[in-house]
Amino acid sequence: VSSGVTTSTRERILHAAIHLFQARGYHAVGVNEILERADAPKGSLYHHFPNGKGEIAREAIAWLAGTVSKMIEDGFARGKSPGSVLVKVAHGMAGWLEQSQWREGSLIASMAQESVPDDPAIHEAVRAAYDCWRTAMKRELIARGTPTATAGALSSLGVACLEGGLILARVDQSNKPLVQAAEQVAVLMDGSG
Amino acid sequence: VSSGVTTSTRERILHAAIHLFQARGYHAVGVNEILERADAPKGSLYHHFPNGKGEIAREAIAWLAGTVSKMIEDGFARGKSPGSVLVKVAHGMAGWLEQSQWREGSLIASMAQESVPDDPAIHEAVRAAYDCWRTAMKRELIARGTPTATAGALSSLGVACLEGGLILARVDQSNKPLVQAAEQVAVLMDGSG
Amino acid sequence: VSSGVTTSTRERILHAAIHLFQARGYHAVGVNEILERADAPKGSLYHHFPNGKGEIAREAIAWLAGTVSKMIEDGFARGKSPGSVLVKVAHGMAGWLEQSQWREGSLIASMAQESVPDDPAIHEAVRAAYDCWRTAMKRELIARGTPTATAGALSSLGVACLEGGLILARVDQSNKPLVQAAEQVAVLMDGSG
Amino acid sequence: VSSGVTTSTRERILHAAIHLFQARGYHAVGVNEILERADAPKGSLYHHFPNGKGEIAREAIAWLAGTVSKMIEDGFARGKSPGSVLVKVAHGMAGWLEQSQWREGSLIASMAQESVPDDPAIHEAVRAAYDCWRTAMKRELIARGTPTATAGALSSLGVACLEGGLILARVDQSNKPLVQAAEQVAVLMDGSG
DNA sequence: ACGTGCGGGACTACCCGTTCCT
DNA sequence: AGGAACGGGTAGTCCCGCACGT
Repeated sequence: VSSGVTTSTRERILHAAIHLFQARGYHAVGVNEILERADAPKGSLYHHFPNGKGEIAREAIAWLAGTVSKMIEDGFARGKSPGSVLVKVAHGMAGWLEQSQWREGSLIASMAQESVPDDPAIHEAVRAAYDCWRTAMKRELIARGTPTATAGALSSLGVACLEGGLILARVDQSNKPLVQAAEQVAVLMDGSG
Repeated sequence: VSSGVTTSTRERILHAAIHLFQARGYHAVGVNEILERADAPKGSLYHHFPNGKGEIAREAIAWLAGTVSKMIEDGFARGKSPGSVLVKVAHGMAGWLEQSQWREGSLIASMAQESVPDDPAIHEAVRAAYDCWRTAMKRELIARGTPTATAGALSSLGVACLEGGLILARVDQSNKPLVQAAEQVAVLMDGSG
Repeated sequence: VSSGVTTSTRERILHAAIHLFQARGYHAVGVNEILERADAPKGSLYHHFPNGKGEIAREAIAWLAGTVSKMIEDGFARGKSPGSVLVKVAHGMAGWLEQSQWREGSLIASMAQESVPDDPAIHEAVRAAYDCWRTAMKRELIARGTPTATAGALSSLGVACLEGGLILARVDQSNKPLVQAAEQVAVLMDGSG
Repeated sequence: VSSGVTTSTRERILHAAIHLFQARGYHAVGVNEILERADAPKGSLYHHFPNGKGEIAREAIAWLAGTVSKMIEDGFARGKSPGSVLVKVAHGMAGWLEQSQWREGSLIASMAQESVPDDPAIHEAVRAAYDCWRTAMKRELIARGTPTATAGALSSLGVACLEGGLILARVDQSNKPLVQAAEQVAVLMDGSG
C-alpha cells in the first residue's frame, strides 16, 4: 500500500488513486483529488491513462491483487500451510488497516460493488483478482491431499472471510474480526489436510 | 427486497433507493434516478426525507438490516440451530441475488465502504446492523453451551462469511460462494455446540 | 419593526417576513424560513396571502412605509420643523439598526433594487413609500415659505440621504453616517425656510 | 459599465455579471444567466472564478468601485473642487442609469444589503469601496481648508446622497433625484471651503 | 514525450415558490 | 387550515478534450 522508491508521475498518480479508492471507493473520489494528492497536473492524467479514471481503477485493482497474490505465493514457496498463509495475509491486511487508522481497506470489494455492474473491464479485473487468490490456495490444498471439491469450497471461504473480515474490521475499527475470521478458517483448512 | 402492498410515495422512494443502492452503491446512484424509478416528483423526496440522500441511505440500511434480523430471530424462535440459521440467511440472500440476476446485493457492505468515512450517521447504521446480527447469533451460541469467546468469534465469522460470500457471489454470478461459505461455517457453529 | 400585541397567524407571518427581508433582502429569504420564524404551517401562507411571497413583500413595504410616514406626520402635527423631523426619523431608523446589531435595515431600498425590475406591484409600493415621505416634507417646506422647486429638491435630498445613510450605517455598523447625513441636510432645510 | 475591447472569457463573464447584478441584485441572478449572457460554458466560470458566484461578485464590486474612484481622482487631479467632482460623479452614474433605461444601477448598495450579512468578503469589498470614495473626498476637503470633522461628515454625506439618489433615480426612472441631491450637497462642500 | 491552460457541458444534491386535496 | 405533491430552479463539480508550449 505504500509507494516504492520511484516517483514517476505515473506511479504517483496510481498510488494516490489506490489510497483514495481504498478510503472512499470509486465514485466518491474525483480525478482532481487524485491529481492533487499526486501533485500532478491535469494533463498528465490523460497522458498516462488515456482511458481516464476507469483505467486507473483497473490498474489499482491489479496492483493490489498482485501484492496480495505475492504474499500468498511467497508463503507457499516457503512451504507454509494454506491455513497459515491465510492468517499471514489477514495480518498483512490488518497492518494496512491499522496504518491508515481503519480508513483505507478493501479496495477490491469496493470496486466489485460499485463498478462491476457498469464496467466489464473492472468486473474482469476484480474477478481475476479473486480467482488468482482462490486458485493459489486451492492448488496448494489439493497438493496437500484435500479432495478437489473440498479444496474449492475452502479456498472460496478463505477469500470470503478475508473480504468480509476486512469490512467488519473497518466498521469496528479493530483488526479482530479480520484476524479471528482467518484463524478460524485456517483451522478448517489445515485440519482437513 | 421486494416492496409490499402499500405504495405511499415515501415507501416507493425508499424501495427504489434500496434497489438502486444495492445494485450500484451510494455515490453511483443519483437522487434523480431514485425519483424516476419511484415515479415521484423531486419535491416529494425532500418532503419525506428532509436530510436528503443520506437519510434515505440510513433508512435503507435499517430496512435491510431489519429484514435480515427478522430472518435470524425467526429461525431461533423456531428452535433452529445457529448453523442452520446462518445457512437459511445465506439462502435468503442468494435468492435476492438470483432474482436480480446478481445485479443487486450487499447494500450494507457497500455503504460501509463508501459512506462510513464521511458520514457518522451511516457508519452508525452499518455498525448497528452488523452488531444486531452478530449479537443474535452469539446469544444463541452461548445459550447452547458454546464458550463466550468462541461464540463471539464464530458469530463474527458468520457475518464476515455472509458479507464476503455475497461479494464473491456477485462477482462470480453464482450463489455457490455464498452458500458454501455459510455451510462450512455452519458446521463449525453447530459442531462446537 | 417590533411586533404588536396581536399574534394572529397573519400578523406573525408578516412580521417574520419584515424582519427577514430587512436582514437579507427579498430573494435571499425563503418562504419556509418565514414560516418557520412565524411558527406557521405552510398552508397558512397561501391562505392569508393568496398571491404568495410577492404579496407579503408588498405588505411589508406598506407597513414599513406607513410606520415612517406616521413618524413624519406626527412631527409636523406637533409643529416641528422639517429639518428636525428628518433628524428624528434618522434617529428612529438608527434605533432599529442598533437593536438588530446593524443586521436589519433598509427594506425598502432593498426591495427597490431587487424586485423593482421584475414586479410592477412592488415597484409601485416602493414608489408610493418614497413619494409619501417626500410629499409630506415638501408640503411642510412650502408651508413654511420655501419656494416650490427648492422644496422639491430638498425633500428628495432628505429621502436620498436617509436611504443612503442607512446603507452606509449598516456597512460601517455605526449610526454616524445616517445621523450625520440627516443633520447636515436638516440645516439646509431649516436654514432655507 | 460597458466592456472594453478585450473579450477574454474571464472578462466577458465579469462584465455580464456586472450588468446583471446591477439590474437585479445578487440573489436574483443565477450563474447560468451570467454564463448565457457571457456566452461561456460552465466549466469556464469555475476555472476563472474557483470560488464561484461570490468571487465574481467581489470582483464586480471592485471593478465598479475602481471605476468611480478613478472618476473622483481624475477630477481632483485636474484641480476640480470636491463639490464639482461630486456632481460629475452623479452625472456619470446618471448616464449609466439612462443608458440602461434605469434598469441597471447601484450594484454596490445592492450587494451591501443582500450579501453583507452572509459573506464577510463581500462586506469587506463594499466597505472598501465606500471608504475609498469617502477618503478621497475628505482628503481634498481638508486640503482646501475644511475642518477635519466637517470634512468627514461632508464626504460621508456625499456618498450617502449618491447611493440614496441612485435608488430614488431608479424608482422614479429619472436622473433628477440623483443629480439634484449631488448639486445640493456640492453647495455645502464648496461653500464650506 | 510531457505538461498545461482553458474550455465544455452534462450531471450532482438540494431547495424553491406554488398548488392540490383533504 | 394543513400536509403532500410538484417540477423547475439553485450553485457547484464531474470527467474529459482540445490546442498550445515546451
